[in-house]
Amino acid sequence: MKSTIRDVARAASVAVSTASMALNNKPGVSEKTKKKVRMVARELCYVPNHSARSLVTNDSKCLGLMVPEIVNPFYSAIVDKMATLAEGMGYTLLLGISNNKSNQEKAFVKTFASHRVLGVIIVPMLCEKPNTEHLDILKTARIPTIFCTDYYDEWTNGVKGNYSCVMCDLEQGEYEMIRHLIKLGHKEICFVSVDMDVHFTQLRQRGYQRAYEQEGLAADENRVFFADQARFQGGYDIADVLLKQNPDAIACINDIMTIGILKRLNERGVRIPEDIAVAGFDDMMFAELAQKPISTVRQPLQRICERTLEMLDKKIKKQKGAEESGKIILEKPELIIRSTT
Amino acid sequence: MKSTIRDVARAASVAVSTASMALNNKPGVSEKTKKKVRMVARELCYVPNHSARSLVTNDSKCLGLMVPEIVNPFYSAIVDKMATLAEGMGYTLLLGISNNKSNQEKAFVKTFASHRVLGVIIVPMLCEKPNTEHLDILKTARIPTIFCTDYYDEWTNGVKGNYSCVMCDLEQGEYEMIRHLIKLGHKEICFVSVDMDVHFTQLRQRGYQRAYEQEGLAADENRVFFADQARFQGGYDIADVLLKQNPDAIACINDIMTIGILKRLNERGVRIPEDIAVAGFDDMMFAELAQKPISTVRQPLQRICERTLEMLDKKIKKQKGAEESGKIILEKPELIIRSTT
DNA sequence: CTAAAGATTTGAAACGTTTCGGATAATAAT
DNA sequence: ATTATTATCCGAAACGTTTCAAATCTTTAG
Repeated sequence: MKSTIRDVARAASVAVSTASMALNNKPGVSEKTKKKVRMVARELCYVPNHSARSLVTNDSKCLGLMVPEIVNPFYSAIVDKMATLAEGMGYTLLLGISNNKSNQEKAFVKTFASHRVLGVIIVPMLCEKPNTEHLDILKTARIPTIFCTDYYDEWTNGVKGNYSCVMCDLEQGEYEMIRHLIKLGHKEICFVSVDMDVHFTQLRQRGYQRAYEQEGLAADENRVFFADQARFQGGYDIADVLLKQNPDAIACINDIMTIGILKRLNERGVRIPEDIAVAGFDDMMFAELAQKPISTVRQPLQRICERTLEMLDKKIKKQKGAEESGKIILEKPELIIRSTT
Repeated sequence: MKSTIRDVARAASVAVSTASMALNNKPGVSEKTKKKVRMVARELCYVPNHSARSLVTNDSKCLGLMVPEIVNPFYSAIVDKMATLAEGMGYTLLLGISNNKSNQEKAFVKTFASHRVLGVIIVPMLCEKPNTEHLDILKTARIPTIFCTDYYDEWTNGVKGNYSCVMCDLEQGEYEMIRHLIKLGHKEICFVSVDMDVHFTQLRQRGYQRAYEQEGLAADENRVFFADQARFQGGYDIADVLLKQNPDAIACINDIMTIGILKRLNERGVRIPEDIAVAGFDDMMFAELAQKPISTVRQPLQRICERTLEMLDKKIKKQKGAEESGKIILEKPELIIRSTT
């Protein structure tokens, strides 16, 4: 049914090996036969069988990309960039969407391994006690792995292995945003986070604290709040609590909660930013399109993705024992000032 | 380095074929050896090589999913649902993101073919003159293919082949929305589309017209408008033009443009829905989260994805010549009435 | 205790490629 | 014309599985 290289060879009256070399444009075969083989191949609609090739060359040309979700625009942006970058580098991406489930993550990693991906990129999910079985699989299979966007804290201690990570300097980002608010004259800045002991959350909070400390004043613990969920509703729900503190500014951990907060603030008739300035984080698409475009800090996703792939590629290429141990690369965030501050 | 089934067999002092049957839980091998082989396999961290298996069984267990974009929440929702459904059916998804480029689409289809995917799902891109080379590839490779969400008009005529499609009844959706507006007492309903001769756009417009015709009054051609782009800015820009027509309602072709329109209307001080009612289409996540939650029509994506996979699976399973010719399955849309109408 | 039947295991072929040492043909040097 | 050199081409092995007919071992029946 589907034509093989054998069919092509026969039709071009040439040996299988010659056909192979011709199609792969290897030296050692005359231009004339190359042309002929290629023509025949096109006529027969020959499509090389990736499995067969991968089997013999031991080169799948595939990368695994593991993300926690895909509907979330933050992650879909990453997938988008990774896909185009990987394609440009000649890799085919295998996508795993774990839906924040550890067992799914594990299942996908197994699929990756079985497809003999050359490397995998993990965009870790938000989770208090991350299950790391999938990492063990990757480790024993010796598959080069890089974290992107965040890592699990315990791993830095080398407990679980020495993985590298490329991510935004979240602490610095929040720090700069708070500095910006302070410079604008705000004193009573509330920080709203989420009620989960997650790594990337802690980093932002540290930035908040550092900004205050630099002013010589300790960050008031009473001014940090924890929403139930890092979603629209979480922001909406906590807005009333925030108002009781009479803040003159609110810095929120992400844009989507910020939208929730703004909605409630608007309902309560508070003017933004005259009464209260509000800042988000991440610079999601809707941050710009919101009723009142929100000030936020942008993670340089393009650069993060580029460097992630670059590092992974290097690891794959040399594969020498010299595994760079747990290097963490921080990319500069960018302050985006719009209308809410 | 990586252990093969040969290693497992040796370590379990058993033939390769026995090991294979044991690991695949085939009948004809004793429980005792099965247990032993499995244990050894776990110890050696054996992961079956998908390429080798795929090669001999001629069953890649892979499906190709082709989407035009991924950052667009409409498409990422589809990818999300497809991924989980496919996984449940034992398929691995290969994702192709064409970024609305025909040549990319073609390249991905080639990759699909080379991976010997069992079937492919195409979510077509919005394009006036769709290039269909990738379809030819699929056709000659005899790869079962289904369109999802939309199809290109010319294909229904059987010009290019007989592909099936599962999609929302867009005409009916727009029809119902306009009926709803009419029932609310609106007479001067503007329809805003985009300046592109795209199939799914036409369907909605037909729904608009049909609703008017049912009232005995012809749809006023002066009341349909074409924005430059089907994006936020397109909506924003055309809002001023709309206002000149003094409409009492606006029905827009999608939610994101609707957000743009609302933003401009808000700036111009028109009250929604008292002065003008506004309706969107698609029910994107942000439709609900908008400053004023917008009324819209929801495409039943879950069902659409389910049926798409179901049909594809059937095609794959029987593969008999009885290829159902160009069947188009329309799923019922759902009217979501919120605060803008 | 032996033959038949059934259960279990084995060996080899096959899948579609690439690779590589060797064979052949073409060209150059003598 | 003969040999040396080079440019092409070929055949066979290998990659890691599954499958299936044949071989071996166990059990049952006689």
